[in-house]
Amino acid sequence: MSVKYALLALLDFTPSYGLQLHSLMEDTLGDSWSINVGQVYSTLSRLERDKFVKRLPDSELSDEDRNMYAITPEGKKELEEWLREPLSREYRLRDVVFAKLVLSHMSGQVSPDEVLQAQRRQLLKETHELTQLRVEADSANSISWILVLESAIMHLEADMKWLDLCEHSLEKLEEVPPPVIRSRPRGRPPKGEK
Amino acid sequence: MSVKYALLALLDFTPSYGLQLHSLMEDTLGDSWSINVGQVYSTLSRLERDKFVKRLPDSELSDEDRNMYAITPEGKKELEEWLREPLSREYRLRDVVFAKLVLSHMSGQVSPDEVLQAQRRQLLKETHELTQLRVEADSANSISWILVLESAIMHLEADMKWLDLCEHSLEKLEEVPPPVIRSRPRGRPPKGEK
DNA sequence: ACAGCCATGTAACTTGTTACATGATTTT
DNA sequence: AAAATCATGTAACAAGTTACATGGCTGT
Repeated sequence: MSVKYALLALLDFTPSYGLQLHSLMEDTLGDSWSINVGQVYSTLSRLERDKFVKRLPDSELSDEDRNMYAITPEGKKELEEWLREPLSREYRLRDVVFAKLVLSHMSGQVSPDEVLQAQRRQLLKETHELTQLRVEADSANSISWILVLESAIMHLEADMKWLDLCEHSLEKLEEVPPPVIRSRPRGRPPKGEK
Repeated sequence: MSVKYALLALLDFTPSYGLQLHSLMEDTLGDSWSINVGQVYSTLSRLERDKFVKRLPDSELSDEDRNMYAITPEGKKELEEWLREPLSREYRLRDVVFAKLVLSHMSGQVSPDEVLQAQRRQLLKETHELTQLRVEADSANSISWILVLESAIMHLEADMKWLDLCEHSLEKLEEVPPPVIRSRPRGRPPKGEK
């Protein structure tokens, strides 16, 4: 979903061709957003289909035989809307680690405690790695990279605190009664029921 | 990716049929993980294709004409691996809000400051909503729901702190020189270059 | 009969992702 | 000629998502 808008923004900065967009993306968004080159082309073709970008005619091509693309007014509008619309963080409610804790309890193969400890080890490892990178970014004075790393580190800290909270609640979590299997009768429910 | 494992875990708890898995999923993982019913069936058919679940023969069906599924040993193995493998939080490096900040600067349509303020308003709103829900969950004594909400709230707080950090760096961010457009020559690069 | 839910499925679409094929160009 | 890189593209697949079609069953 974001690749589409990255390409639009870059084309709004300057018309380009496929490979150039690919390297521009790495230059501006950094390694973490790097994608497969092929995806640039498939995304471009979708954007062209939707009239958000247009292929420059050969007559305007000073640049040999590369396929130059430019953003259209419709594309600008689409981009602007995306930029103005704040991102909903609701998806955080769909936390995979939470799902693992619950599902491990359901299956019984692995105890929630094991899941929790494994995740904690992982977090420690990642925090350590990112802190290292953070130091390097500081010396390199790379402001974007610093911000990306800070964000990630802050979220890792939040994760860690949350795991502590989970650990305290583990007994309670395991006491949660298993869901009732209610094989509902078919057909229209009786009047009183909802 | 997680729906697959949710179904496996539920089938490891007890053999079920499609619709039952759907309601079991809501009962155990909550509304935030609720999915379209159709997805249960399409995921089940992939799981069957991969031999992770099997359809019980009619002879074993006490339950009329429903298609009962059960997990296979291969499925158990697949599930166990997923549960044991800690989740990498690396994807946090791919932060969409960060991308918006940078891309708004690139396109020039919307200022990074506007993006930032819009996001801050959104965060305040969501924090408020979740805090409300958190109070309700507390009275309902719903331990799972409490944990989900706590996690989300903690991450929202991290987001907020990060936005403050970004605001302080906005001038620096906007000073970042635009990327150089280097139209590289084709062909094999000269010996000295990499 | 029919309303309304149970139950299963499929078709269409989106985004992401990788692997591979194909030329063109230029240095070795 | 061979190697290496630029440049464009396609095929295939995974996973998510919605909309819709189709029966079956049972209160009203």
